[in-house]
Amino acid sequence: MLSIRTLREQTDRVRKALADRGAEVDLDRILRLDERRRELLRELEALRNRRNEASKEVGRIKRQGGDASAIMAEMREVGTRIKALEAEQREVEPQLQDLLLRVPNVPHESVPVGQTEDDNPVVRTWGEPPSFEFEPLPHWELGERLGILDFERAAKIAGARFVVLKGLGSRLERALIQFMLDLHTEEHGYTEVWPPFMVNSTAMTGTGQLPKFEEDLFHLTGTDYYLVPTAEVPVTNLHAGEILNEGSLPISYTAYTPCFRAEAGAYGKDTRGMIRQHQFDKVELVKFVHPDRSYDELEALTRNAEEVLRRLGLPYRVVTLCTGDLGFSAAKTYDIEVWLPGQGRYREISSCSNFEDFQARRANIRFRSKGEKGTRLVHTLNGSGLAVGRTVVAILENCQQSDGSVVVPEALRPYVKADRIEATV
RNA sequence: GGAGAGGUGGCUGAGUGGUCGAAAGCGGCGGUCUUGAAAACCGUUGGCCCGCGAGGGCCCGGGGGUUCGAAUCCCUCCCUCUCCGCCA
Repeated sequence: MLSIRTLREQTDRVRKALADRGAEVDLDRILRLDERRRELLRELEALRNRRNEASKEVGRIKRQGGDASAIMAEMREVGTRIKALEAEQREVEPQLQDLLLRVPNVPHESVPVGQTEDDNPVVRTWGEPPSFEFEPLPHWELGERLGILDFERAAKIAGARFVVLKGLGSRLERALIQFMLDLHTEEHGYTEVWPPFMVNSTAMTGTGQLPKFEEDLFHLTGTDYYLVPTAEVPVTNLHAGEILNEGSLPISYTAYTPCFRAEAGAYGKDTRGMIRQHQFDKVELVKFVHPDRSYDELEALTRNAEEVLRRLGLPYRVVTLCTGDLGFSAAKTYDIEVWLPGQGRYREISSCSNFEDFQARRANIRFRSKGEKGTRLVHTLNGSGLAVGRTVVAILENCQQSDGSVVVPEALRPYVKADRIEATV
């Protein structure tokens, strides 16, 4: 959420940001509501001030055994007026709040203006796409032939956009989770967290999934629980409502969770294979940082995510999301895209974002500096480190051999306890 | 699911209709003393909103109500703890 002050005082800047994003927001309605809200507040506070003074007077008179009925009668009227104003306030404030919660973040000045993913500039490329002396297979064919991926049975028990992993496929998934968590905790300084996989609507609002993107979530009927679409939600909200010590920053967490996404509006996209599933595993990186440091931290966090691909020897590139492709809450995002031979192109495997104070304002996450009065909002960041299912896809497709087997990347062998995945039939 | 107890500042905890944004202790910060530290002593120490400012308002789990006036009374929701039941 942007502060109403920013909307009020930097209206043109916000208007441009919204236009660059291609976002539809009725800024003028927000500003009118804000104006009304402040009018109400001014009048209310003046009346309350009168009432407070009068109440003190009543107390004084009564203690002296006097008659305060005249003041009390007058205050009865003031009370009625206050109630009427409060009623209007109860009307205006939630409206304003709801509208504010639906305004996207302002992109950082370094974010290129553009409309679609085709406008995302490539920042860097690492590794060489492997050349094959045969036609490389897509992962779903490889996986089914190897007996480690089973889409048909997954459809039987759950439906489309699910997969069953078997044997070394299942172990590969588990090994990757372990490998990623070990790397980030032992070498990158993150603290491991294992959060709930369901959260309430307050948490979903804190990170920006609600109120605007309810249709993307799985909501448990009759409850206020939602399945987490990413560990970003439970982990960022860990410090909701807290005032942190500046000395404790940056706070860096890594968390494994399954992620659940309704994938509404993705009909017909990536229907084959395990690129776009209703349930997938992800290891997430989350940081709470000092505002002056957040862009340095974004670079570091992105490098931490990239390191996973480097260790696995998987070719990738990093792109900067342009304004039109940027997510709702983010001020700046780098996508890490891994090379997929089965598709002959790079596909997103991690998204690393700086939200600046957008989430911190929603979730009320602040810090206090020693010797300074008052509090400031922290900046929050997060990134996938990495999406596990897509990493499995990348390994299968990049490490496939002419005989249909898959060579396990060396760094992963201690975890998989195998050098190679072969058909066992 | 049933019965009970309770939610007050960073923490513990007093406060049952007015002088309470709130005692006291702990913790934090600053100082005196000390080579330094500890102890002792002194001082200080919440957040949010409106306003250029002076200043004003709000916040005692959330929301609503009663009252001239609510941390205190009433309603409602949430959460925590204890016991019982159930359960991996």
